[in-house]
Amino acid sequence: MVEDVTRTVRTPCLCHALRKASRAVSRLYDDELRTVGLRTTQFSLLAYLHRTGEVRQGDLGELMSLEETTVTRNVRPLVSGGWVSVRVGIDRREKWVTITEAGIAKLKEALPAWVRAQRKMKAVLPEQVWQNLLAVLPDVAQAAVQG
Amino acid sequence: MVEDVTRTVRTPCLCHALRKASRAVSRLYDDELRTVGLRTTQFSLLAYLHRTGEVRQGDLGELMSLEETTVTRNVRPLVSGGWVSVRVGIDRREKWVTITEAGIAKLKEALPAWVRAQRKMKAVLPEQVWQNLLAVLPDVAQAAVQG
DNA sequence: ATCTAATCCCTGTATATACATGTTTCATGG
DNA sequence: CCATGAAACATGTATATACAGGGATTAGAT
Repeated sequence: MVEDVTRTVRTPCLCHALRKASRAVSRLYDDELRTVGLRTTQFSLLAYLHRTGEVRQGDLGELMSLEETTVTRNVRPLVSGGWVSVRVGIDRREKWVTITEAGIAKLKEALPAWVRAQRKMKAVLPEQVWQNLLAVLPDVAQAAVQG
Repeated sequence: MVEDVTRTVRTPCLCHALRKASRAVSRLYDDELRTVGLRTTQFSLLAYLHRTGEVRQGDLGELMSLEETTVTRNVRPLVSGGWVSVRVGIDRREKWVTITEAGIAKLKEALPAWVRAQRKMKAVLPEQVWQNLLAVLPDVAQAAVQG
């Protein structure tokens, strides 16, 4: 019976593999970003908002595979920092999110830290693996949403 | 200046890619595991403890790329559920963690849910991608810890 | 114009995660 | 044997994440 469980579970769990790698890599990026007082999630949000311009809060979640309710909360520290501003839409149910000038400055300030982290990871992974991951991971996220 | 930031950030961020995929995949696994009242993290811990037998709490963290302080807290709901027990070591600073009989039963109960999730993901990913991820992700975690 | 259902977001609650710091216990040099 | 530092874990605090359920607003049918 015990052996039964063991045998089945021996197949590696994709979810666990992803989460474990996520934790380890996040710590490395956070180590660098800490020097400018940002976390990787916050950096990603700023970078994303900078690219897209003003976005509806719900769409932000969809595009980052984040629950709406999580977006609400993730945006909060950014608003507190003055890096992001939120306004009510014409449709007053909607919230529209924008990066502020201060946010753009912060993003610029954080860029070298992010580059260092990115370089570190690139340096310790075979080029093939690096390229492959960047190509494949978005599809994995997509597939899981469909799933 | 704005273009400057945009250009640099256009390179995909490995950390963001991993976290995004993690979230999406975790939701899929959690959807299944919810039917038996477990989360993917809890399932992974149980599965791990089942494989290894009694472990020192600190080692558990190391092997799962979890901070010690996070292990302390992740173990809590499992102890509350009666699926895991903790005892003080001969060296009284140490905590030794074991899966209980109830924990093994729970793991067995959860197995079909996990298999469903696993199959779902396998079904929506090319075989090559699936194999490659399972092979590569542990190395990524390892590399990040070294990094 | 009104009623109903859908949309969009928020709050409550719980887990997950990590860092800074604190506490207890052990090991080790003197 | 004692002092000091290291080891192992816990707590305080903050963010990240998600589900269940709730409130406000709008769209659509009648």
